[in-house]
Amino acid sequence: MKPGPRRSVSQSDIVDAAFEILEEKGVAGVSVRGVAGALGLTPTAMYTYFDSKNALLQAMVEQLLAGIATRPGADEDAAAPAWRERVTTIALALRARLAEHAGGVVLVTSGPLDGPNALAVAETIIEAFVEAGLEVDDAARAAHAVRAFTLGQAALEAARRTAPVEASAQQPLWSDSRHPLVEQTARLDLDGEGDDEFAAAIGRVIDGYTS
Amino acid sequence: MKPGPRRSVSQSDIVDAAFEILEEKGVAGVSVRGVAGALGLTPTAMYTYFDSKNALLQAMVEQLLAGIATRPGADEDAAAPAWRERVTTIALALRARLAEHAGGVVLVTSGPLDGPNALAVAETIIEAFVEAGLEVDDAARAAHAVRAFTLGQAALEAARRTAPVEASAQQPLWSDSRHPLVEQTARLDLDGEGDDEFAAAIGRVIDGYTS
DNA sequence: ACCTGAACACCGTTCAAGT
DNA sequence: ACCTGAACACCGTTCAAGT
Repeated sequence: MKPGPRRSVSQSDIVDAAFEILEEKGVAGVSVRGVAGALGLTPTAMYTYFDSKNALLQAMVEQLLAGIATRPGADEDAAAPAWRERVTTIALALRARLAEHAGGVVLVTSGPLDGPNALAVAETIIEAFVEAGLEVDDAARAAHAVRAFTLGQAALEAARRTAPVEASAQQPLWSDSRHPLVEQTARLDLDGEGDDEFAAAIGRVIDGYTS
Repeated sequence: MKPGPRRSVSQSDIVDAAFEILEEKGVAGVSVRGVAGALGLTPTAMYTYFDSKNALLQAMVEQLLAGIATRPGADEDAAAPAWRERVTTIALALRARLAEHAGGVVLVTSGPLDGPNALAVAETIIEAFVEAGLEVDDAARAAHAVRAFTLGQAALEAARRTAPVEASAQQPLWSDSRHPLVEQTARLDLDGEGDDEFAAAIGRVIDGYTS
């Protein structure tokens, strides 16, 4: 492919390549140069497609959030009210997407969540709480809580997954002070990837706003 | 200060200098070279104090979390039960600390939260829920929810505060699709820094676990 | 309009050498 | 033990130039 006035790749191709690198090397490994190289482009050519690295990251966030707000097919067999299942489904999907790629959380945290897919997620959750009978403002508060909780859960998971840092190899700064309750409940693995624990937790949060 | 076998600065000095830079330039601006320069050291000298940049960041997290778990003075005038006020106080303090420095959230998300101060925060919240009458496992779940929600709230705040990216200057990809509920409730500023809204929200989360 | 090549001002980290 | 200086393999971004 020699230089020419025709686009040799699409924005979508670039985002896809960036996600591939994100999966392999984490968020720190995503570089303009690296993505360009993976596509056979010069780093400078990237600036034809995105104004900056940050714009690329924002586009990645949008793709990460794509499809989360779409209502699942009429799956109305459940005993729980439709709105409740819808909120739970979205929260689970959001968490799954964030956990899917290493660094997904940092990505989402790195800029304002005001893309169309981000707004669609917010809108859909508020809608569900309105359907639950909440007044609009309270529905927004509840939806915000669900988003914050889900993001925080994903953040705690991601933080735990990062390199164990060789533990106390470096720091005898903190000695063996006791945290008995933390140790006793470590087996619950609340920072871990249990869907059931998370679904139950979201249920509690919903309860806090609707009962 | 010419070279010599005596330490010219302390680990604490380095962490302090790093926080100063964090405040000025955000998390991306914190570099080994920059911190070294601020202290009049060579970049390589830094590796005498910390094994890697990551070790420095972990030390910063610990300092960020310092003192949050210490019980506030006997402030028992409130109508609310002591445990409830204690949880709320810690959550508010945690959020305030995370919001204090730009990039505090990314910092905390960048590695496992297993330092002594991080564990002390977790332990203290579990303790409070045990005091509330919860069984230990449920107390751990409730404490986890409080931590996740607080972290997520701080993350949403931080995300919103980052450069507005000139809005739609770059992307006509998403046109003016409607998100009426989001727009209608934007004035609530739930991603904003209202202590009252946050305290109320934490109250709802606590309710979800204790009622 | 799309792309290249060279350049600028940065990174984290390692290694040999000095005191 | 603590520190320097040089070096390696990287960054994001800009700018002039080619087709």
